Amino acid sequence: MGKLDESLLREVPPFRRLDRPQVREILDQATPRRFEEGAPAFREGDPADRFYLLLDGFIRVMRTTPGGEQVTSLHIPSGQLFGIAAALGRDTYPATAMCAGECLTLFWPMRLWHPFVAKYDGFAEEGYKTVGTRVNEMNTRIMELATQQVEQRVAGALLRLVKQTGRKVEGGIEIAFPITRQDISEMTGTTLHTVSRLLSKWEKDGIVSGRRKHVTVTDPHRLVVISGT
Amino acid sequence: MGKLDESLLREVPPFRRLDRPQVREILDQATPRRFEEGAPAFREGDPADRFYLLLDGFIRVMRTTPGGEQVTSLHIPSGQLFGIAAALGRDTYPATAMCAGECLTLFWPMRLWHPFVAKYDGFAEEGYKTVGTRVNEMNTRIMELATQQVEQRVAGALLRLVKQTGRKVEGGIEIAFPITRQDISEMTGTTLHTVSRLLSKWEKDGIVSGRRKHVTVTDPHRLVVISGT
DNA sequence: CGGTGCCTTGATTTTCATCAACACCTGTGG
DNA sequence: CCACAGGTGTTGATGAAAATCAAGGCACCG
Repeated sequence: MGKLDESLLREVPPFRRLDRPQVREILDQATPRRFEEGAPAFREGDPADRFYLLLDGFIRVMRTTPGGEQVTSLHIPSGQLFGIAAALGRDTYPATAMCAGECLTLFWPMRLWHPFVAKYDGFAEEGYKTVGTRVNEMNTRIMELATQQVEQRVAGALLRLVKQTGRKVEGGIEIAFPITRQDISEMTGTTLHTVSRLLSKWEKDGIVSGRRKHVTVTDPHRLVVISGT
Repeated sequence: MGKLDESLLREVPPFRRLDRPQVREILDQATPRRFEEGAPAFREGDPADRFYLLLDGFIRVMRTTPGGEQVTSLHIPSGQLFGIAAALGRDTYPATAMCAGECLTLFWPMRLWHPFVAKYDGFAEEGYKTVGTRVNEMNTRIMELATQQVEQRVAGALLRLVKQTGRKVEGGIEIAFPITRQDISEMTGTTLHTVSRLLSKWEKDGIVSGRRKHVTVTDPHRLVVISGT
């Protein structure tokens, strides 16, 4: 396997402040790994012995209830670290990292975390900032689930996905990875039936459009109004 | 004001590994502060310029929706740090820290955080471990809100409170601070009416009992069954 | 070109919020 | 000491939201 190219890491927040030799060092210790759509990078309960950087794709953070239902608590866009639970004193991963679409990652053994924190300027700060952002997102999700109606939550979830991952296509902004009604229902704590009804209605109203496994938002503003934020 | 006693910190996780002179140093930089029941230690959006240690009492972490509804995302028991959001790269507090019952705290200016991390063994580790625990709790709350019925959620919330804060009284375990039906509804994303009905029913069934602002769980096991965990 | 996911839509039922009214406790101030 | 006010708690009646039940259609893959 050839050496990894340094440009991979130069633009990524946790490593942005480093110079070329440092990036080289880090890359030489990394293992690249590719995942298929729907494959888990790791599962809830696995020993947390690695931390990952997502180079491309999207990760869906999921947990399974005792009854077997899936719940998605957030999505991670490329350029971010994930699987860093061990830095927060855990020894197993608290959730499953499912790949929504194809994913390219690098990983390092967890024992390198502390050396990285000590050695590389800005690494700790960016890592913990990532945690801060996620805590905030989770908090927001709790508020939404506790107070909003299903329609508002679904609208909010679509807007969040579009903002985090949207790419312009003709006639709107498309969510950049394959997503089913079931997936959306797992993000919003509802059923695929209800999501389907909502999307059908919104499609009739010209707010969204979609093919199988794909959703395009054509009128984000009206979605904002519905989401009530 | 007299000097604070060192025994205050010797048993508290973030400082447990330190020797007396170190604890002395830390205490000399701390400011003690007492809060009344229902007073906020800080509010959502305030500049995050201090971090706190809760010596006694309970903190309720709350957020307010745009529509003015209150949501409680978790409770913090004594002995833990709180208001440490700035360590995760935030410059304002992401939530309000409301005192459930009387609270005794110490606080330090946030600029001491990094020195503490660098200087005191185990401080960083304990601080981040606390974050890890909270992240996990929040994740669990998301799962519950997304999948469980109101009855299960209320049962689960009572059990959590009892586990975290319960004290034995004759005939059961009482939640250690004043708590209203409204408070419980804000923890579970429901209304005080529904909570009242559930508690009435459970009281008839001999599972809980309660006076005004107080709840005692008399049969935790049946509550576990109801909560479905 | 069959089969397996994915999606849609109607009918029915359940859960829980909402509306409404009132009872009760506790502290306050005349 | 008593009245009363305001926060707290209870309970019934009603209705809306969304889950569940049910059935079938449609797209994409091998």
